[in-house]
Amino acid sequence: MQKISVLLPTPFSICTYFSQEKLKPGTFVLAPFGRKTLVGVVWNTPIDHSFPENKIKSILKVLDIPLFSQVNQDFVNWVAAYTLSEPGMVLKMALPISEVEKKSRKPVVFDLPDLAPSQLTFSESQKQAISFLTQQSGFHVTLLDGVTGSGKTEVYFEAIAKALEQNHQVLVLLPEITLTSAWLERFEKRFHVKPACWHSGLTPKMRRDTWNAILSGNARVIVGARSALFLPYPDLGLIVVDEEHDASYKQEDGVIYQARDMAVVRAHLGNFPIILASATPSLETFCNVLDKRYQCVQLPERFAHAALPELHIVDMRSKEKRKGYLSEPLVKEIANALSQHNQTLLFLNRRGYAPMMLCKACGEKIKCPHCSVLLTEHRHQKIMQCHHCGYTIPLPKTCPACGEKDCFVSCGPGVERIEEEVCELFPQARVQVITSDTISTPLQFETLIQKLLHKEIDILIGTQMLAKGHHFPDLTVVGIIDADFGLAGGDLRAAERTFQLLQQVSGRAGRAQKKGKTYLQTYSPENAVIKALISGDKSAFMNAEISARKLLEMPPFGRLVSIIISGKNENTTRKIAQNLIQKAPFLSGVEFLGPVQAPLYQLRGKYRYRILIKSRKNIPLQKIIRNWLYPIHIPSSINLKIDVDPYSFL
DNA sequence: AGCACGCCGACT
DNA sequence: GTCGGCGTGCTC
Repeated sequence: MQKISVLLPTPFSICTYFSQEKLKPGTFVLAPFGRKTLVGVVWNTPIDHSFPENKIKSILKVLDIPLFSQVNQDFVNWVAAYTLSEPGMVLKMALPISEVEKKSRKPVVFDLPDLAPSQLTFSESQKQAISFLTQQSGFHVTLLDGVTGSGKTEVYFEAIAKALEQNHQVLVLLPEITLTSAWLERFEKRFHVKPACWHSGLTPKMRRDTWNAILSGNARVIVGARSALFLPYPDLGLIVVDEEHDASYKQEDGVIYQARDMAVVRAHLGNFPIILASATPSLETFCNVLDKRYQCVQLPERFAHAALPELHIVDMRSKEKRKGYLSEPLVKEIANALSQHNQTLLFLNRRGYAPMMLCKACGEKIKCPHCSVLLTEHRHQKIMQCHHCGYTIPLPKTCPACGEKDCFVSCGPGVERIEEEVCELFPQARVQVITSDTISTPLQFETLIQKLLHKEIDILIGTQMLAKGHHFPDLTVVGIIDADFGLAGGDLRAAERTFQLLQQVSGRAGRAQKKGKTYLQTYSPENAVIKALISGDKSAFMNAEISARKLLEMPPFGRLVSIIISGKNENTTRKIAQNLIQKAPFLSGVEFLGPVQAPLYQLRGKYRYRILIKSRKNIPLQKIIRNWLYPIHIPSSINLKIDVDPYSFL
């Protein structure tokens, strides 16, 4: 009998167990924990001899599966230290199954990819990119910069083929929604097999089989959303992060991490190359290229003569141009497109009918009782709903504040309202709305894409979901209903995201044969982002954004950590937050700001305060924060959410 | 994070 | 008199 340290998928530090035999770090074991049995991993940590022996239990079983490799162990430790979360919670992401044991009677088999040379003919620049990417060995980060249609997928497929030839596994990360059959078809066309897929929609059996196939090395190529990064690859040799700028790589709850950045770390620990692909690289990646930390390969557009869409700015302050929420020039252009059997895409990042209902008698607005936001009117469903906590009430008939009847007016546009306006203007058009309310599964999304390609839809109205991945040859008009929306809210990356979104959306509009037009409706045409868009100068925008962030020492030129302190009791929460800041150390180059009420002061019935820690670049912030917080007792009724490198400031 | 224990309001 | 709300505490 001897003591061993075991890491369990719980928010606790490493636990001590008894074991019959000495076990290597990385061994998967079954251990009793509370009244449950958990899968854990023997961890290379000194035994905690202070833990009372009478409480130590024995492990139940040593699992007869390959070890959780040293690199994977290092990765768990690294991510936990960086994100200031418990190693157990990081491990949990590597074991997304509770029953590793259960053996499938007929396990799913992942066939070996066909590594015969590609049948495709590559352009000269593609050939150069391929030779650059396939000559690398060891840790290298390369930005593969190329628009949709430049053939960048086929280029990184060749890098994948090379890693596979060397008997390594390959991981491809895609933004959540992009894992569509279009990508899979291209993959099959090149490799003549299906890759192993990892996403939230897998059945338990499929999950277990895929996990086992990854651990045993039987799955060679794994494609998935950000969570696939933590799976127990025994011999990963290449990672591709497609659409690296995509905001969905940032995990916002549980262990908060940026999958693109953690993928770079994983490649570094495993000493292999990583490819970041994008047509609109993030500012962070762009800076890393400028600083020569990352290399860059550019793919020019294949159709050099392709006309870029014309960009028209519509100043919505001018009354003549405004008719409802669609401006007159945009309406004209939609009519024009309809008459020529072309398609239109209208963008608005607001679900529902109207974001506000206002009592015209007393000015009362309908608020969520649990969150610091207004309820959104959903006219189709005849409800008012909170988009943060889901709180729902029927449409109000009388004003709760002044008692007036039928006094509410809907203010501002949502996609439903745009739909209504479009249907009134063009009753003959086939209109489709796409939001998370109407599309929830990849299959529905796929069906919609097919309908668009087969021209069964004339006008598509929707949110972000539409921005990426596809090219529609008959799409000639893109309307951005409210280009200012993304610019408000004090979000550090708002300008950048709006710029990327607009660039990508504009890129949807027809190329080569049909010239596209983009209409951008704005109330602030003098805004720097809008101006940069008009000029169409990507590098001018990036440079302006870089100097703005440099000046303020904001990321990537400085570091940020956001801490949200939340609790049901307003007073206690505030006092804990104040107490934390009082105990903050005084260090040069580090500022502890706050506490302030978070922009979303109330969320799901909890009060929220925020402390923001801002530091110069080369300061070990995690260590400072650990030393600061570790000795402070936080009552269990108060929750701390630590976000290293925050994207959202709500 | 779960999950059970434990102490105070609206129901058959 | 119970059912059940969620506040508090424990897990090697």
